[in-house]
Amino acid sequence: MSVIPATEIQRLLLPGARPGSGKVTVITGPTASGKSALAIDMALRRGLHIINADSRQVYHGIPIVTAMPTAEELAAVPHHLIDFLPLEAYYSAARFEEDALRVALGEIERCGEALLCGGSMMYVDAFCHGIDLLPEVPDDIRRATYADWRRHGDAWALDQLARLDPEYRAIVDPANMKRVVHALEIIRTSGTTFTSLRTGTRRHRDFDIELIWIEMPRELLFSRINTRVDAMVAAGLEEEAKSVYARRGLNSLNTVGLKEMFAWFDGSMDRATAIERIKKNTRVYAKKQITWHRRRLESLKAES
RNA sequence: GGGCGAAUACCAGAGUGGCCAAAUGGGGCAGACUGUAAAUCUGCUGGUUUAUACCUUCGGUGGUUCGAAUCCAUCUUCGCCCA
Repeated sequence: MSVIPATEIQRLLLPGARPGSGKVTVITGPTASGKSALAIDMALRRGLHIINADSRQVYHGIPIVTAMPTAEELAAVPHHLIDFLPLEAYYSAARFEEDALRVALGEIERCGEALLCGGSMMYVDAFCHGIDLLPEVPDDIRRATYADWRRHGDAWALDQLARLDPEYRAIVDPANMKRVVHALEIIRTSGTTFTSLRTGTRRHRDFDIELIWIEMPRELLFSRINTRVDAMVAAGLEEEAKSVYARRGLNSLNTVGLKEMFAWFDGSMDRATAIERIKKNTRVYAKKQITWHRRRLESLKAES
């Protein structure tokens, strides 16, 4: 339950726009760094609830891969935004911002502060300083845009974007077609350019935010990842993966720990390799989280 | 004891006279990122603070050649085959 020594807890205070509007503690860090344990400990001591900020723990049906808190932990500390969506549900950083903000304000009203915990850096940032309001793309437009791209190819999509939103075309990574197609979806939905909607303004919350980052030596973190993956397997990861295998195309299941299991079920990888891949991909994920946070620190420094 | 084959960068593995610091994959490292983000994408990976540049690499040593990872000799190690 307690955080491993050698671990460093970094605290960053983002002062609220209106002093006295309460405080939200945001616990984040790379995967397997002990965020949940720290949050539960803090919640118990202060009588808080925990607002989940993990993009996969929001879904119901995949508790093992997502390392969701145990039943006892959930019973001991009320959790929000966890285990509440069907796997086929659409969810996003923007929706999370809205949901988390609503719950956090409720918590502040209840006890003066709120506690958020999770490793989805984009979600955490969306909560801390917001994300532009974009229209939500209707399913039919999403499907049609995707189909057009599949039929006509990358060059066509890039050309469309150049025509409809040259400004965004100039800055988007032309190799990252997912972003190109998304821009087209937004343009089709909104009838205006993606650029005009993407203002990048950072909102300031009324409440204070204390951002807690768990910094852990790489070597220790990686060994914790390895033992955690083994523990997941022991806890029934395979059965869990099998139970959702039929729906493997869902975004919610495009998740480290499941996609490797699916590859094994498909026969493209043996079991031992799949488990090794899970460990490796989890390390890569942790590194991406660390990189994100590094950049976050730099931009915060530049801001002040 | 005899015959054959193999030795290449962190690993696997191409390359078989110049276009080779050496394909490709894995692993590692670094980065981008305003919407399904545990996603998606990118760069680097012998050394030299920059490099269309130089230096050191392809088991060891010695040769052949204007030029060798590539050819020859020999040594070492490892596989396989015959005794």
